[in-house]
Amino acid sequence: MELDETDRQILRILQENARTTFSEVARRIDMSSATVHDRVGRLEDAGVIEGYHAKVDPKAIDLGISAIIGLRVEQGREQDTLERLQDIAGVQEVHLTTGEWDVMARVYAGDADALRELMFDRIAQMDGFARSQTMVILGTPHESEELPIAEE
Amino acid sequence: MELDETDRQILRILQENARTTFSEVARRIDMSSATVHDRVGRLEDAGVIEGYHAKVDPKAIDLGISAIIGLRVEQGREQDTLERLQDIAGVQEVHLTTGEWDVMARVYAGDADALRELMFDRIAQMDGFARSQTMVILGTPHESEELPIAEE
DNA sequence: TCTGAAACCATCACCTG
DNA sequence: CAGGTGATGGTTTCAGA
Repeated sequence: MELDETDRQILRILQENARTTFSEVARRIDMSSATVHDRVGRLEDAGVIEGYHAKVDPKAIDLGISAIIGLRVEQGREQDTLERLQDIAGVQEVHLTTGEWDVMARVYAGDADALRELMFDRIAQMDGFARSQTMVILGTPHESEELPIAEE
Repeated sequence: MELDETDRQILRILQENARTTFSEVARRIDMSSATVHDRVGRLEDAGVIEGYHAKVDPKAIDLGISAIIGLRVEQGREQDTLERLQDIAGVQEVHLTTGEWDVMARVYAGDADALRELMFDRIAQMDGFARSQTMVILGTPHESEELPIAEE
């Protein structure tokens, strides 16, 4: 789908605040809310907008620790292993990567104990698991939910 | 802030779809929309809800490549280096980590050329930069925007 | 936490250039 | 065919209980 500058403006606004009303968006980009409604519908249907999500502070819901895990899996078992991995609660992201690790995963857990359990009792026990390295996140100085949207 | 089960239900709904109307939330949790309005306001004020963001498909906005970068920085220069790093366009997340790397960053770029430029001309040129390893993301079989919210 | 009411918004059928 | 108008029914928001 080809995005014009109007679509991009709409995306920038909704990336920044997904609850902005269509009529507010319309005001800002100087169009009618019917047009905004149309365009947003098309952006959703085309898969350009994949969803709208409230960002919740992990600490507030008792997720006190997070880590990035590099994983090596046995050759030929990738598919299998991945499916198991992404079904484990707390596994938030699973990426296939070049370099030292086959898979990089981002996980959340309640505390160090829960993280150890997640690692040793669940991830390390998966069929196809070869080895891993856990990088505990000590802090996140920067985390943006907004991608840079270039002008047309 | 202490969250009761009602707060948690509201958070689950808004994590899944941030544009759910308060009256729809109210229907689902069997309360009035005024109450939902009140509670969401309190959750926002307390910082439990940090924002609402449309998730945009990176490919649709010409961000064709993403990578995870492990970085080592010179001791004593961490603060400085971090500030520079997070101001570079395309740097989406910056985490301080234990283990092999001091910093793990998630970056987006238009294509391999742009990623190389980002790495060599911007990141590797930062004061305090020591060394890095780039793990190009070949695919993301799983990426959730929703944290698991345990029952009270 | 709710009720009620005014202002506001989403949505849609139907125009307009 | 993208964009606008106008009607209507739903939603937000706030005061007051």
